[in-house]
Amino acid sequence: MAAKRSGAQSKRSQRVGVSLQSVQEPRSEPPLSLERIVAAAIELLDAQGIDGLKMRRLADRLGSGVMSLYWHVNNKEDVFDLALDSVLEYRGPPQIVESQDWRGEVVHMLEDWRASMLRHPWSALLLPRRALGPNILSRLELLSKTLSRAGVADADLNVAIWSLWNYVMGATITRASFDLSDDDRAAAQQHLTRCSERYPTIERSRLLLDNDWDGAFRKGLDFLLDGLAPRQ
Amino acid sequence: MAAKRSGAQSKRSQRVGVSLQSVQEPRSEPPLSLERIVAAAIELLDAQGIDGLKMRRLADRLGSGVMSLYWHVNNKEDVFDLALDSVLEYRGPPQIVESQDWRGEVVHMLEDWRASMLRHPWSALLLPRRALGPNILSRLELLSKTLSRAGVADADLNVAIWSLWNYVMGATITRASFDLSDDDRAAAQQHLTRCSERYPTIERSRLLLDNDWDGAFRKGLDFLLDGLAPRQ
DNA sequence: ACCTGAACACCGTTCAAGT
DNA sequence: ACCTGAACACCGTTCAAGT
Repeated sequence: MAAKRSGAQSKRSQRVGVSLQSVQEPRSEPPLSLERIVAAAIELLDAQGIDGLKMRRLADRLGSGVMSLYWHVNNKEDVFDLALDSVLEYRGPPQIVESQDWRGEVVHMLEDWRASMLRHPWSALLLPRRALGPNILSRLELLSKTLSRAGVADADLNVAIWSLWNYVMGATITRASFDLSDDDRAAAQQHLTRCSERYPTIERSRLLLDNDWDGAFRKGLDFLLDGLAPRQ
Repeated sequence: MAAKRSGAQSKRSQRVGVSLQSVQEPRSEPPLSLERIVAAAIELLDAQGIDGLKMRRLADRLGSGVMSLYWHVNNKEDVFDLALDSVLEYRGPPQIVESQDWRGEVVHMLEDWRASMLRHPWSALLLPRRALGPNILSRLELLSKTLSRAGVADADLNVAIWSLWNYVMGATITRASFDLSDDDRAAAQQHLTRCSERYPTIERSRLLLDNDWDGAFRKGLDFLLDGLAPRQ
């Protein structure tokens, strides 16, 4: 993934002598680094979306020439991969208690996963196309371990993981891409009303106006967990 | 969506007189039309993927200049929208019987949905970003109607629809984008094995090698339907 | 009504240098 | 080790015409 960087990231030189000067000229950019690039990429993606990330724009934000980026990164794909995995870091639950409440743990993990992605809506759209970075794998590992400890048989483990993964990804991607403005949503529903002879049922239930996404997510998740729960 | 086409699509002139000649020169392209453009776009997407669809390449395939496309279509987005909805047309179940087996119907509809998308893997990746075309809405309508007739209360209908939608979309998108070659999959699992101290559980369960996608899809779907089924 | 080529603005990346 | 500008290949689309 990351190209030819040496172990230079810990260099972060602390030349305290210039700190007063740098107050005067706060625009003197620190040197380029993978961390700065990834951070700027995330900002840019948050602000402008997937199509808004251009190498030149990224370089502008960092106060460097475009081609400087290419010393730290192989290509644009790299930037996407790094931004995505960076955003999915899991800061586990506060307590490390060996809880008995496996179901609560799983729900917490998956809701956190979804929340992390919704904080950066582009990440949900990006995930399917990208490699599984270390943070994603860690989340999968933790989920597996919890289910396994809860008593899910090894033979059922993969089905459980993939069912939950599919559901969470689907819910998050849908939510992230259907999160229209109120105007857009109203317009869509109105379009539906105009065609109400063709789509009477979804028009009546006002499907496109319903936006209790969190509640719907939680309910479907509960159904899945009911089914996946180990029998005793 | 579609730009300034007149009602010209039914023109399909049958000048039988030239039919013999056209055997001689089978490369004489028929005139451009929305249908031909969409069909060619689907072919191109099937062959080269999302990034492989370029306006110039599309024009080449159709034996026309690039800019000719723009008379039939507003822009590239249009091509995506049309190709996507075209691929999602639902040819319902053969019998129109008012079946009692609502659950079987729902499973059939959703498996067909998934199968249609997997036949054109780019469609799964494309769907989240696009508007809901008529074929997608028809599928949603049919699903709603079936669930409603089965006894799902109006208040629960939207949750049911969105849960199923989320699950199907997640499963399909995941399947479409994780459908690596055997080599790639083995390489990914090997990478996991190298880091097995960090990911012991998913390494042990060989998560990335598991490829009973259809079975896993079906099982998770059953769990959801168990939960969504109307109580009596 | 339908098609076209030239041209523009833009974008990712190669290359050959610079320090 | 790190950064740079010039240049290339490519791509979506505007425009002003053609028939």
